[in-house]
Amino acid sequence: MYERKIKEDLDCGIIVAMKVFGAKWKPCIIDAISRGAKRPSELHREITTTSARVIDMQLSELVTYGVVSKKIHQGFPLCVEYSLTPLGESIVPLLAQLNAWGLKNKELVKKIDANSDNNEVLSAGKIKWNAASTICQ
Amino acid sequence: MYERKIKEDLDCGIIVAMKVFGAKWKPCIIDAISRGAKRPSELHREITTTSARVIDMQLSELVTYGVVSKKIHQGFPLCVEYSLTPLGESIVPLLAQLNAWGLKNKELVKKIDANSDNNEVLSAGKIKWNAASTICQ
DNA sequence: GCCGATACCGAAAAATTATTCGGTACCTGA
DNA sequence: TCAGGTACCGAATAATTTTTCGGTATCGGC
Repeated sequence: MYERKIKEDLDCGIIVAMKVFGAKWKPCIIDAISRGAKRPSELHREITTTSARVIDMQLSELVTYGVVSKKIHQGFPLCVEYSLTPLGESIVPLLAQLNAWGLKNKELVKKIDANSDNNEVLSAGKIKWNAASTICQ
Repeated sequence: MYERKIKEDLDCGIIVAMKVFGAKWKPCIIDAISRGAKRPSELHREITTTSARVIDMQLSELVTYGVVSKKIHQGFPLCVEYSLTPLGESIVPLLAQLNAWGLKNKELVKKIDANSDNNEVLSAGKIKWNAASTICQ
């Protein structure tokens, strides 16, 4: 018999950070806005690797968490603009660092991914009593 | 009719970074190892908010990506030690920053979470033509 | 009233991740 | 050979996130 329901520890900073901007496309959205894309239609055009719906949804979560703010311009044509709040701005440098790390190591990651496609799981965790990883003594 | 299968852009540094250490418990594991927990049993004792199986699995992925290395000490009792590789070490400062950001803003996040529990979704994204967020002009 | 432009949303389905449960393997000493 | 300690794994299931598809709503003209 199962029980339990997630249990997130909101006193762990990393979990908090991930919750706020750790979703699949949120970093991209924050980045795009920080680079000047303001309107939904612009964002949809910039980020083509996912659907408009996804962007809308994650955008509204970002608004909820106060990372971006939304301005509605009455008039014609209907126009909405998003921009980073101070909280959102404070995320940009972190994103830049994550990005830098990823760029530096992407070739490695690609190579590893390619490998595990061929050789099944490669079982990097199993103790193999012959030919193991690094057996001491 | 659906089609498609994920499409990840491994040229985006952020996506690469998230792929390598963005899972729910990987940051905790990396952190725990960096603070000196070496053996699986120690990790299981340190990280109590998830099961041993999860730790084992994510640990072996970390090994696959070369973030941590594994040493098997033959002898009694059976003993295994994990430690961070240089690649793993390079992640620690990033984690520290994410953590710092999260700690700084956790109260805010908690408050927002509490709110959306009460007031349903709060619809932070919907255009409400009366009482909207920030209507210009 | 209907159209095109812009922005948004609901619900179902698919993909992905996280968890649980129930084992297997190795070693040593009783 | 069996128990006790340590480390690991496979397969089912649950939970969560991402995607798709098919609408709705406002505005200003035609």
